[in-house]
Amino acid sequence: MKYNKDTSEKILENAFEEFGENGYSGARMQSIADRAGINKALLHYYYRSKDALFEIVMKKAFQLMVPRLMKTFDSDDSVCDSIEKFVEIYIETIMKHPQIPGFVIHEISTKPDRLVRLIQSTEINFDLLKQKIQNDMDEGKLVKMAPEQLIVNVMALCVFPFMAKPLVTGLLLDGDKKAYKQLIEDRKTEVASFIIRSIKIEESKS
Amino acid sequence: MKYNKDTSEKILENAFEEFGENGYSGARMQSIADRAGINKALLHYYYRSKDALFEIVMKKAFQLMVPRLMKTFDSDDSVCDSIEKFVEIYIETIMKHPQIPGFVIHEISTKPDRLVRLIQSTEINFDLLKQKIQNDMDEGKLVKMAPEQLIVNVMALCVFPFMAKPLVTGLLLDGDKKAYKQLIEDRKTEVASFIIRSIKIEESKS
DNA sequence: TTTTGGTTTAACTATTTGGTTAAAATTAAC
DNA sequence: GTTAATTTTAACCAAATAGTTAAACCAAAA
Repeated sequence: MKYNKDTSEKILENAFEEFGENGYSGARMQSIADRAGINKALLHYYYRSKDALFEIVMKKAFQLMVPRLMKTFDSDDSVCDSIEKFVEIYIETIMKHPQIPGFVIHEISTKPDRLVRLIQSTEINFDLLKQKIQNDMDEGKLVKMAPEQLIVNVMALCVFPFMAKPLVTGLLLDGDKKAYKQLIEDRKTEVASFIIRSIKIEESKS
Repeated sequence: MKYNKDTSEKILENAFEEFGENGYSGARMQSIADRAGINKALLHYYYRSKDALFEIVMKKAFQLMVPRLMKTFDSDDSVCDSIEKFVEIYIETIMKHPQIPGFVIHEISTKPDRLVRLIQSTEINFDLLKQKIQNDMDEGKLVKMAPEQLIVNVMALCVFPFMAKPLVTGLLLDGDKKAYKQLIEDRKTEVASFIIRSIKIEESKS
């Protein structure tokens, strides 16, 4: 079997777009082929089936994100410092690859178990993360709350505005795409500020 | 044309489930018919087409939510008080109808314009909402931030955990569904607390 | 029992979809 | 120009899908 690397990549990129926009069942192999400027037969030559292509695309999407994100919690930084870095990197990454949330959401609906397994196969260790948060709380640096709640809140604040892009743009910003872009750009710092204002216990005066 | 109200409702409920779980393109008319315990021909007799059924179901989903939610911002309450009520009612409503977020997300992907128009046709007035937030900020009750950012944050914190249910359950709670239910139940108060801690400026000592 | 209201059946349709195949065509490398 | 590598074509397939139709059936009401 002979393959061309450029063609292979081009298919993946366009599948990424199609699957991210339409989900697995809504995506069309013909559409992916059209986007990539190839014919459908070549698609099957390279990736065998819709499902196989989807799996590879999903894995690649996560490879874009996880290593950089893990770095932000691997250090001895405080939780607040880690959140600042995490939020900035997360939002930046999704700005570059806005299909990722769509991907995740569609996969949540259709094959949640597969998605959970995929995430678990990455370097993310949620137990360590929870422990780190609990430590900072035990040291009186953070407001007491279930670590899970904090993790959910961070993810919610990072992800949702991307998924809700048309709503945010159409309902809050009069359809102004530049304003949306600015709102997201601002969130790189504003989300972390919002969270830290809520959870950080300032050192008491002694 | 003769219709039975019970049959009509039964179809809607089951369509709600099917569309909420699988999105428009993933949902199957035969599957909806199976769920409702009828045959597919009756489905078309009652609702003509997949698209027509979907529209009616979408509208009904919003009718479940919007009036109660609007009430929380229609009063002279402070923004913080309103957020408390909003979050509680929002989370309660989605706990009763967990398909709604799935619905919204799928519609965002496929027909965002339609969704924006649908929301705009409801009683929600985002300009008034933004104004109310701005007023509380101008009066020094709230931390300065773009009202849009606050609205996005509130929605994110309310909606995301429902959409991410399998991930939250599988990654943070060891697959424990009871723990997930508890986490959501707690959020009725915790989300508002989290937000208010972040935005509320306490009255200074005089 | 008859009539009316509502539902099902069974067979069908046109279209779309993911996938296949071998030969022909095109491009790239030498 | 020749050979190898890659892609396209064109035709096809089976299955699935939303939707259709008229007659038959069943249940409820009179």
